[in-house]
Amino acid sequence: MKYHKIPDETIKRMPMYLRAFSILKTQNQETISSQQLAERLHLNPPQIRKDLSYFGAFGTRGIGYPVSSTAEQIRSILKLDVSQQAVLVGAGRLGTAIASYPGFSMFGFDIAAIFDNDNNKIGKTIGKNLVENVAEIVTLKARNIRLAILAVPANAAQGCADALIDAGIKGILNLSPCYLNVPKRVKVITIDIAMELGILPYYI
Amino acid sequence: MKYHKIPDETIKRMPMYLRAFSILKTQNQETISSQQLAERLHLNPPQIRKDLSYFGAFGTRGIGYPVSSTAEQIRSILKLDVSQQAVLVGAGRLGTAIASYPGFSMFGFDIAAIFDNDNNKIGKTIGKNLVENVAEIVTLKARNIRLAILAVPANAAQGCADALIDAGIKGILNLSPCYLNVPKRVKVITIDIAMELGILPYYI
DNA sequence: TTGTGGTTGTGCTCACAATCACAAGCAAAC
DNA sequence: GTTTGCTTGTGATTGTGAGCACAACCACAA
Repeated sequence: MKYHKIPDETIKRMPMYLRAFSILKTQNQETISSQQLAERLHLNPPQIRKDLSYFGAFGTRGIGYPVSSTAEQIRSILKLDVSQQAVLVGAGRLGTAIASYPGFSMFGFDIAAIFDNDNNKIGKTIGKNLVENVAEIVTLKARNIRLAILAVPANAAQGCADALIDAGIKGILNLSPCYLNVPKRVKVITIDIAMELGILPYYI
Repeated sequence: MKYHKIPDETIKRMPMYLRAFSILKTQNQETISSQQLAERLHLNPPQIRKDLSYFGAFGTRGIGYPVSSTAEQIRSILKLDVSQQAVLVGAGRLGTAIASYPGFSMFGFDIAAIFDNDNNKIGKTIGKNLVENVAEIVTLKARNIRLAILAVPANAAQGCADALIDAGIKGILNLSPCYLNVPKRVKVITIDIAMELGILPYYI
């Protein structure tokens, strides 16, 4: 399995595996077979084995995968072994909901700063962060933060993205319903809730 | 192109086309070529043509696609030509953010009811809806609502899903980080924000 | 030391989606 | 009426990922 390009679809499944292994660890289970794991995640056992084997041989034949060390391996592959700092732009309802989302901590994410353009919000505290003026985004350069979560209206998204990229941001989770024009080196993932909901009626 | 199964990936792109055509309509543009549309959406022209042609011939050779009527066609394909009523379960921060999300109206969605299990929230008003007790989900049967948005903690998600399905819900947009066990006839779409964010560090 | 049950790792095959290339066809100009 | 330019619709090709079957292998027991 050496010298193989790793499929994007495999990468997409890795956080799912990480979460499963993390939960198993808290339950003090020491090993798990691809069969058992597949039942939990509703996948096929060979797919799980193939996914994991792209990164090397983690398991033991006849036994399964060691929970604790495999979790650490995946964490390291996804670069989640060090705490990842992220900034949030947009302190509206969606932004504040995101900021207080408990699920991030499992992956080691930490909201390190929050920005907004509304004077009524600037200066207020959300969680442990003070809401700063979007004009201050430029100060991120010095702080070496590489991830941003964008929760602003669609018409403001591109402008914020430009400022973030200029300030050294390398990855953006975009929650606005729009395409962001960014340089190739910047990775954008867009989640468009309305669009996802839009396909449901077709299937029912 | 008759008698072809329509790819899931095509369906996923249809709401994107619908939004684009809707915006073009407000800008009073009468026709658009696959080339122009591809530039807007950052897709390839042949892909757009093939996607649309699965549902019949909408365009005019030499001219392009008529904005207004194509929008209506797509709306009808996705069953968004009639207002789709949906219920929201979970009136926490994420739930309230979703309830007031402006993007739903473009697709004709309407939040028709909101449920929560927290006595502090039950009875309060969010937007035009009164927050009801989750125990009342059973009353949905009489209201003929088929869509639900699930914004509750992971450990409560399966229980709520069971109640919703029992009350006649056919499609669920699940925002909890967990797999939902549902009958085959029910369509579930899960959005896991933390998991999406989890793949970003790998790419940067 | 050898045998056995069980599980991983992976080459191969199949299915599906993206892309290409071109024929078909419409509109407008002359 | 005919020609020209442009754009669609689609069969054929290529690329990518999922699934399967089996060889390789480990741990443990006898």
